Amino acid sequence: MYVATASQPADLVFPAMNTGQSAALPVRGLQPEQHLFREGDRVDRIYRVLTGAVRLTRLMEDGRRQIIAFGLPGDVIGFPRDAWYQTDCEALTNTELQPFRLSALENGAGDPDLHLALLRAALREIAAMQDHFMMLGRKSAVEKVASFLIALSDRIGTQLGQYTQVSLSMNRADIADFLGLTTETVSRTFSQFRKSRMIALDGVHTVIILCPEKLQDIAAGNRD
Amino acid sequence: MYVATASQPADLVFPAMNTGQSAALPVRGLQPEQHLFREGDRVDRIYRVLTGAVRLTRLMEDGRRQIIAFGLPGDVIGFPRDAWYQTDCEALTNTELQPFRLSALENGAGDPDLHLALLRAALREIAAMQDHFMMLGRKSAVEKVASFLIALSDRIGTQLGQYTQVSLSMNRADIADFLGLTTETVSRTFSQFRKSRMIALDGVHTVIILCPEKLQDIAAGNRD
DNA sequence: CGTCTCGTTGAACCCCATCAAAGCCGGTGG
DNA sequence: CCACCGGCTTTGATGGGGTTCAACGAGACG
Repeated sequence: MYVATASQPADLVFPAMNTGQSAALPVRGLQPEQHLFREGDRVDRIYRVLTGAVRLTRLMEDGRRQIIAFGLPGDVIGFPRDAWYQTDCEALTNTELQPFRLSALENGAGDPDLHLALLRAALREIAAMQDHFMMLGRKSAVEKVASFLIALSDRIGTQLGQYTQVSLSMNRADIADFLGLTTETVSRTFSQFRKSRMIALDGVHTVIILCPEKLQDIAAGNRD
Repeated sequence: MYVATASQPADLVFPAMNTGQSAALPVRGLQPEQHLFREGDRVDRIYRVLTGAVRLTRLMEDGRRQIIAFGLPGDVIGFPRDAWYQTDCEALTNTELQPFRLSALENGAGDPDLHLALLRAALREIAAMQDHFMMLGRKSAVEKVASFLIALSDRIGTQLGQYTQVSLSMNRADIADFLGLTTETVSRTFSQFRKSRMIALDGVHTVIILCPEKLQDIAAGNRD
């Protein structure tokens, strides 16, 4: 999941998935906390998230953690640095993934449609990361959290009456490590948004967006 | 330029450049401050930096700026989001670039070697951005500046007796906007490194790395 | 030599991290 | 069924790293 990147319908992006042109690999399932791969593992597959959510993380020796991305339905994960995975990847919830051979990305493996789809996924990833840069480098805490909620709302929000509801598959620490903040700051910012009636919480993992316009403005830096 | 990503010899990465298999486009030259493209321009070419340096920047409405990357010799720039450039790109110094048709990335355009080289450049870009994330989100100011100097030293450092010399083609504000800091903090950190004899300055744009080990340790967070 | 831009240094402030403690579940076992 | 436990979340108090505002210095260029 990258901020400000709306997903596209999967059947447009992945035509080969539907026509069955390529020898399909069986869908891979993951339990919460289960690793799909770890930093330094040799790459043999890349994956498209079908359902659920994963997190891609990198660690420093002293334990500092940065979440590079959340992999949500439609995202492609596992792009290699040379021949190795460069992040850890673990499931946040029950997750299903469609594996692809690395050769499908590198030379098409006889399926030009799939090849182009994977290439475009890589380009979307580059584009999405660039938005994330601006957020990490130049936005304040409230702007970061507002951006995050808007992006999640666009990706996995569901309509609930006139409002949009977002079910958070990650905890506060994950959000903090994604945004370059601490859990305390994330929590305080949620509380602040709640008190100013921009969001409501239904349990800690469900956010209801009450005023997306205000959140959007804050995310873009147009107000405090 | 991305932190901690060493360039590879250009003739390995771009075999097609040497064999002349593809209909080569003429080299493009840029003066300092001259734009190669702007955010929102339609993509028709992607480019490999041959000499010089460019900066890729994104702006917020209120003027806040984030430098996504410095394009140094060997880097490929201009990867599109759909059909549009997603950053501004302008030259820092006199710069020469090798243009490629977008089709060379998308379908190979009859040159499989070039196709694979551009794809790998895109994957390297993803890998390099992930290092940058850790730096922006989780490193302190001194760690950021140390990381930056080490990365620049690896990419464009020249030997000067027993020391490595780095010629900075960007100014302090560019460095600050790359690292998510202010010019004042960058300047103070340079001074701090100079006082502790880790670097020396020969004019404001030339850094001599006196103690790469210490800098490396600081960059990795192993000391203060 | 004057001017202008960029870089450096200083002082004060503030946002967010840090440290600490209480609250809130969800799960487990008595 | 309920009491207890443990992890996650929230809230509070305090401090510090980096920003902000300001002034000075230093090259570059005419």
